[in-house]
Amino acid sequence: MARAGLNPQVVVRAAAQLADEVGYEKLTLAALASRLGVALPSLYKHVRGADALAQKLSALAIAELADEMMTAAAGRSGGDALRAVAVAYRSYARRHPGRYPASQRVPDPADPEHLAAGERAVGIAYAMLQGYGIDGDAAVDAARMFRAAVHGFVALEATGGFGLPREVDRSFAQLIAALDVAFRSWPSAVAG
Amino acid sequence: MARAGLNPQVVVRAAAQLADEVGYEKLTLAALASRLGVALPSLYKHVRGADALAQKLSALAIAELADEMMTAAAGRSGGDALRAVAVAYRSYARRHPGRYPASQRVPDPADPEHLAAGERAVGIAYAMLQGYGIDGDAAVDAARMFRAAVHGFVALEATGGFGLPREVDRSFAQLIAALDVAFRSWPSAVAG
DNA sequence: TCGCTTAGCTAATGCCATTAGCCTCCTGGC
DNA sequence: GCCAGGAGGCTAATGGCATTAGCTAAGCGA
Repeated sequence: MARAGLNPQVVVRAAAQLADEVGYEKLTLAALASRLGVALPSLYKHVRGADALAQKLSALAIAELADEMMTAAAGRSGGDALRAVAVAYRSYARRHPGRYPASQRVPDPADPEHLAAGERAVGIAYAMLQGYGIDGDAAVDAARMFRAAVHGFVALEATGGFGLPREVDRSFAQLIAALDVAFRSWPSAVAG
Repeated sequence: MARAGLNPQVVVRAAAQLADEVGYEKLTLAALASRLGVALPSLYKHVRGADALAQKLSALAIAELADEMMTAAAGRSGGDALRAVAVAYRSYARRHPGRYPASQRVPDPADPEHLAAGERAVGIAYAMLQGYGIDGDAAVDAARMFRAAVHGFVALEATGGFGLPREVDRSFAQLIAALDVAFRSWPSAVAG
């Protein structure tokens, strides 16, 4: 009965890796325990249960995603920043097909780090929009547009909602270009 | 042991209603059987299993959604059509919080009606874009942009990813306006 | 060194999906 | 009008997963 040396962090990281391998919906405590070489109930010494694990995984993923978005945005503004952040977002979703869906879970209000990571991601969008001269209420709308378009795209791509893979890159580039057009004329769009 | 009078259509319709009530992820054969007043295994006389039920539910939902989009688009073009179709799409997703996620499942290639319904929905988008003078490869990209933005928005809205409900209507109107701007200048966006 | 906390374990429970096999109702052909 | 068979119910059994309870041993600290 040698100790396996687990702790909450190790468990969550293993869950993230396993989710990326088998898919978020197939991430199961049983599979995770098997991967870690322990019996299933042993996991309860480190996480409260399946739901709590999903919550912690969400916090991990959104923090990673925010970090990569921030790195992409660094030193860029306007259309450059838009493109870099959007590409980084999609790249994360593609490299981490299990973590990404996890990140979309609504943050646990009782987890300050989770909330902070979420706000960090939103903050990057606001900063990016600032470069287009968009702020205040308009920035709320524009940030939601950005999130919706990019999340929608990667979600549809992940579920195979699109056709040939080759063309998807071009479509994403067009989406970025279209967002750029929309953001550059955002104030006039308000009148529409 | 009076016959319950079930058939595949009745079962799928009941599943749709139940999904809207309890949520797609909580739609379970056990709950459905209970709702229909039969024992769980009895459902297997009408559907092959949980996965097949999800598939049939997806076909039902995408057909309904396509119908509502088509009705909204009828007699409209350009920005009017865009707005009407987008509003109809979101309206369907909000009125049918269980059916809508089901509709996002990738169609069963062996189900011609399912495929047809999916293509009908995409066709509406193409027709709408025709009103902007967008066709060919550009229409593929623009249709994906439309789908991504609208799906992303309603998905984030459904999971509570946004803040106060009041402001969400305004954000959606802005999203439609932004799409209108993007589509009106789509050819120039290609260069970007 | 001794004791206590803690990280493992096994056992038991309950829910769900699925399959097998039975029984009865209804219908259709004679 | 009957009876044969298909179809639509059922119960029972199996297996996977999550969760809880309670036991045991490892390792740390006094």
